[in-house]
Amino acid sequence: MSTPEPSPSAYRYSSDLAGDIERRWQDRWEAEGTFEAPNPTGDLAGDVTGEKFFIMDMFPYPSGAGLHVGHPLGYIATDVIGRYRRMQGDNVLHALGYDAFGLPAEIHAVQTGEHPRTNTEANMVNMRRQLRRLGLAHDPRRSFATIDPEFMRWTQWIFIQIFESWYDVEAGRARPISELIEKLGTSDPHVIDQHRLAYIDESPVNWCPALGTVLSNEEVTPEGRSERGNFPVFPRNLRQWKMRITAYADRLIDDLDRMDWPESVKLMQRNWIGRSHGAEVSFAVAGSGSRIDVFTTRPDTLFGATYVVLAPEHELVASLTADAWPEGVTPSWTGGAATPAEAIAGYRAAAASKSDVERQENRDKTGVFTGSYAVNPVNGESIPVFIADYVLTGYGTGAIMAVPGQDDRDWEFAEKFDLPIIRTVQPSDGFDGDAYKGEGPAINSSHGDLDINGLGIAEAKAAVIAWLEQHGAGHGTTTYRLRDWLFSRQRYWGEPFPIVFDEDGSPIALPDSMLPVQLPEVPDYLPKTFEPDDAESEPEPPLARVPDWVNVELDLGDGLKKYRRETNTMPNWAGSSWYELRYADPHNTEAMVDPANEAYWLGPRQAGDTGGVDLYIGGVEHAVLHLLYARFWHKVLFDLGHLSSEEPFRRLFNQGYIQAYAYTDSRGVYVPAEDVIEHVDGSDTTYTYDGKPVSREYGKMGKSLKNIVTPDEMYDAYGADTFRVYEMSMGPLDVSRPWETRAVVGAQRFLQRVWRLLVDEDSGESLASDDALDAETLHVLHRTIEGVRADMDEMRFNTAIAKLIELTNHLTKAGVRSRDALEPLVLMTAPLAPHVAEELWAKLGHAESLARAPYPVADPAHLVEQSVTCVVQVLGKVRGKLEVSPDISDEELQALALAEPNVVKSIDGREVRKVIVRAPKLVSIVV
RNA sequence: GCCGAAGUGGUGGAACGGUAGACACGCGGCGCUUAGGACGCCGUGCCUCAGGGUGUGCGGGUUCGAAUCCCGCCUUCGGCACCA
Repeated sequence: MSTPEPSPSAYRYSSDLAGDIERRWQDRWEAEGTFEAPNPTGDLAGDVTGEKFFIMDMFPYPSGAGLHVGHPLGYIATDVIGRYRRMQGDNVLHALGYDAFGLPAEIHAVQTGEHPRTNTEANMVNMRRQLRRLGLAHDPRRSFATIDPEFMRWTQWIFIQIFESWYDVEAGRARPISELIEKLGTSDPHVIDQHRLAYIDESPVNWCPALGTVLSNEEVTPEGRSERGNFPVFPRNLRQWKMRITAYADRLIDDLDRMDWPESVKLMQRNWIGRSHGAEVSFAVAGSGSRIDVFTTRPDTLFGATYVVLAPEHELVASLTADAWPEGVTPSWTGGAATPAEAIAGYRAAAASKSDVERQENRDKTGVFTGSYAVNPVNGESIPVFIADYVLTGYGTGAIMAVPGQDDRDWEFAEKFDLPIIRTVQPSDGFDGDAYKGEGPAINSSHGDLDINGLGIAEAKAAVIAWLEQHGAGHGTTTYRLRDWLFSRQRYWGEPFPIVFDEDGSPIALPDSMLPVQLPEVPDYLPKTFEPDDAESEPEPPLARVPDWVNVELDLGDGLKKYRRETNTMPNWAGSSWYELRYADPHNTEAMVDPANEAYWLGPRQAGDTGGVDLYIGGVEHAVLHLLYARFWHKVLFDLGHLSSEEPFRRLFNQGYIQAYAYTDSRGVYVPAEDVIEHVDGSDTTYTYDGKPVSREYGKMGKSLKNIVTPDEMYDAYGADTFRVYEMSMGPLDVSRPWETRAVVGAQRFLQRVWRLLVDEDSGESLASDDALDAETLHVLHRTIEGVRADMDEMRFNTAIAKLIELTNHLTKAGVRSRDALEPLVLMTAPLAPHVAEELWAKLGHAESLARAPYPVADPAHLVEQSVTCVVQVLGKVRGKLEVSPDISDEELQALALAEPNVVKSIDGREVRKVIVRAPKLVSIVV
């Protein structure tokens, strides 16, 4: 089809030559251990000079689909930063491991019968190959996978640390459970187990029958479906492992202020934890001794509480259900039932059968009256008690005081059920037909010894809380949206729990000597799944089907006894909740990390510093899942004295995504994006595939969208260096951008120009000269060095590349081949395009790798401008330009500006009213 | 609905409150070539023959001067969503 290439120059920087150079340098780096970082102690101990710099990427999952060009974006960025820091003398720790437990491998195993480990390891081999070809400067000795027995051992060890500890609220930190046993004077598991940070609890959890497992709140979408697979999720009461992350809610929120993280991520975590300050108020139930505790953020509106609502599942509902409807009950309150018991039973049954999805979709207010009344503590009013599903069981106390005057939901309910509405806050511009949630003085809020009328919201809240506390009717409190972390899964492909149960069913941690607990072989990997809408069935873990493994006889210090193993496995978040620690000391067999290595790589730099990884780059999709879990584990380990750092990630940066166009034909079927032809006609652009029009959409890259571009294609067509430069030049790192293969050539042209400056394309010989640089080139060079350094420091790789291109274009145009210019150019290019830079560095006569060659520093003497262009504005419009000396005086510049012919013409004889002079760059004249 | 981020040429994107559009893709022209490619040089926001006018989502404002700061809209994307 194509004519043969007419013998290109032998040393032209083609994709083939780039490939040769890249492979050669990758082999040499590996052979020489160029990027190995020494530790202070242990098997990787070495000379730890220079400042330490620990940079990390988010753990990849070794997917069978392989990589597309979007995946390496963050890896390239961290590599560029790591290389840049290394050239400044830092001891850089950069490595990459694999988060290898996960559902896709399990699904693959179910479909093929192949062990998930086999498939996962094959995927890791392929991914390592694809990433090695990028030339990432990782310390290969520090790579690991979460499925490695030696890694899993420490994951299980950490679980035991969490299991064997409790949260001391007074001390504000976790402590070993032994200290609680001592404090309480009992080791009774029924007492102690309730305090553990990892505990078994029967409570409503997210049950996903289609996946056959329960899920954490974080793994359920706002639509009430599973994040993986989009299946319906039901609330079920089940006995499951949980982690007491709620104990850390305050610290998880407060310590965000001490970290250099994107504000958006901090906000998402704050919202997820959802701290609200308010009060618990106790309502006596009329004619009975019991009380209903409600949580409210607006105790100032207590005088406007006109009814009370309990969640349908609330434990007091049964005792509050009256024997008969009171005389003259409002008909709409009864749900048409003859007795309260019948109404309540009917309502609860209907609520229980609703999935979260249905609850989301139907927001009409529903509810029934219990037949009981509660007494408002501030004014003694009797108000009816309802149950309604708009009150959620897991938040606050599962009961509310309804204040329709100041709450939309209560307003809606009150309208529907003809309940009274009392306004207790006065808006400045009058009431409309709605609840008023704004600021204003309290009204209608006085009774007996409590009068808050006229107070603003904050003062009124304080006054009511004080009154409640004084009268034993409530107290100020704080609640959280965050729930404890559901930690068990009914899956095969995860870490087994290092837990056995004794004959009484109490959980017991296995001793360190029995770790790791390995996964047994199983006849098949199939989790027991159910119809997606089967809310009734019980989950059944695959490990429960291996009785030989489950039932064991062990000596745990008091002789051989029979035990039963825990058959759930950990969620796939476990490994990634602590992996940053293992990079610091990957082979340690005595500890998860040696304290000296942890202190060196993660420890605080000064008082008040949280410590942690110096820079963590990854996608924003983990804003609340992984990043919250990892912070929680890290804090527990800190509390227990295993770590010097309080947080895992001192600085976080979210890179954007590489997106792509996809095309669909008239039937809506995706067509291969690479075969779509673009037609530009004036301002109209249309697209065709196979001669027929197709429509374009913008979004992710995906196999099913037929728009995947792989790194391998880029390596073949351009080489890894070009691919790296292109990805870094596309735009700011934190912004998503569309992939455009045809634009990649620009990066290649840049590298070719650098290459041609230095290498004869026919002989391969160096063309570098020892000529001195002319004044202009010196100036351009040093301005570039200064600008590129500033850009690199701020991770603005796109503008750094633009400046390098400008320098290269200048040298090309001026015919400058002096090594005084070429050496700094090569060094500045090195972090971005390391292979070609190494090759050119060698051609310049250096035997050593440039990995630790000093990054160029600008000489201030050459930054001084010879002359500056001064802009003269008249009424804000540019009317003239002057070439002036940089140190010109304001007076002289003003005189020159006012004399400039075009400026004189623009002033047109009008009176000059004001002249603003910003020497030497600007003069602004007002007439 | 609430919270947050962002809107700049045909495209990706540059611009301490101070020459809007750096750099790159694409496109056009010239050179070198039998030709194409590659390479080099020049041009390229829009309107206009020119001089000039105009231009950063829309409408106001602050300022000598606004893409940038303030107010109000519109659009897109992301998070949360019956959380009391």
